[in-house]
Amino acid sequence: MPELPEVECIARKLKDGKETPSIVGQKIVKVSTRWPKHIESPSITTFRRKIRDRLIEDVGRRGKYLVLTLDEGSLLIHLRMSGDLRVAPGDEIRGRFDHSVFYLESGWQIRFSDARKFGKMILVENPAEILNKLGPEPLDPGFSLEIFSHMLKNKKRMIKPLLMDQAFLAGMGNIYTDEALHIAKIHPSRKSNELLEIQIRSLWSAIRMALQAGIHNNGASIDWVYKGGEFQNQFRAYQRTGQPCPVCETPIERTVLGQRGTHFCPNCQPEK
DNA sequence: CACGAGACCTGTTCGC
DNA sequence: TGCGAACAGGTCTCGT
Repeated sequence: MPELPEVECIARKLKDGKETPSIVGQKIVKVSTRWPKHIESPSITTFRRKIRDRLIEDVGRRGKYLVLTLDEGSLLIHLRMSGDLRVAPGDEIRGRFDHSVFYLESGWQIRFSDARKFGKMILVENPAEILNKLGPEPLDPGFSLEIFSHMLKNKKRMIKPLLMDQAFLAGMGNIYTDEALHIAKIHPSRKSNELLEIQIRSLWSAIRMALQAGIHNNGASIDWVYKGGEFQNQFRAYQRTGQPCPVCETPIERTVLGQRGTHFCPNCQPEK
């Protein structure tokens, strides 16, 4: 579930206080986990001690990381493939996949649900030491066409795996990459340095278009893990193998690139 | 540097 | 109905 738009929506939900109280301004009294590997660093013991009595001052997102700014340090949470974060009342029955739980002083809890157990949490003094390794934010106003164009020309890689490389560009995952390439009419295996200027411009705008659409639809829900999002009803290519391309009706094809299922229209997105 | 394979995990869905 | 295979939103590490 979680690529940039989903993580953005989760961050907003944790903060806005509409359905459940905002976690901003709340104090963490304790953390408990059934899956210690959720805690990447520091050690479990140190993590437990340091997280105690921390005040949550803000919630945001950078790339696919949720960033909780605390009164001392920051908590970075990466949801990976199947993670979700939500606020629940303390008396709500713990879900099957709620492997880690933060207890808040108010009695509410932050539940980290994670069926595949790939998620990770990091508690750091300075979040920049982790987040600086990420590429630019595609929705940042400073992410200009000129910058993107230079970035692409400096690499000689297949465009899809490149867009998904978090050190190159932050936040793109399998769904939004397939969607953006379809909008831009670019074959996923085209080399980044061989794209025409006009294709670069289309791609630059398509990336933002796809991500914005995702955010406006509360993200994409696909399987049993995530609920709430509606973007899955607007997929143009992703997971639409054999179904007609919304532009030209040619059946969407599936292949594998960078070990990821890849969906494209062979007519709109010619290989050469 | 670019790229593929294997790990890490578990749940659902598909094909026979 | 049962059972193994394929597939799933991500990323890291290693070998070529």
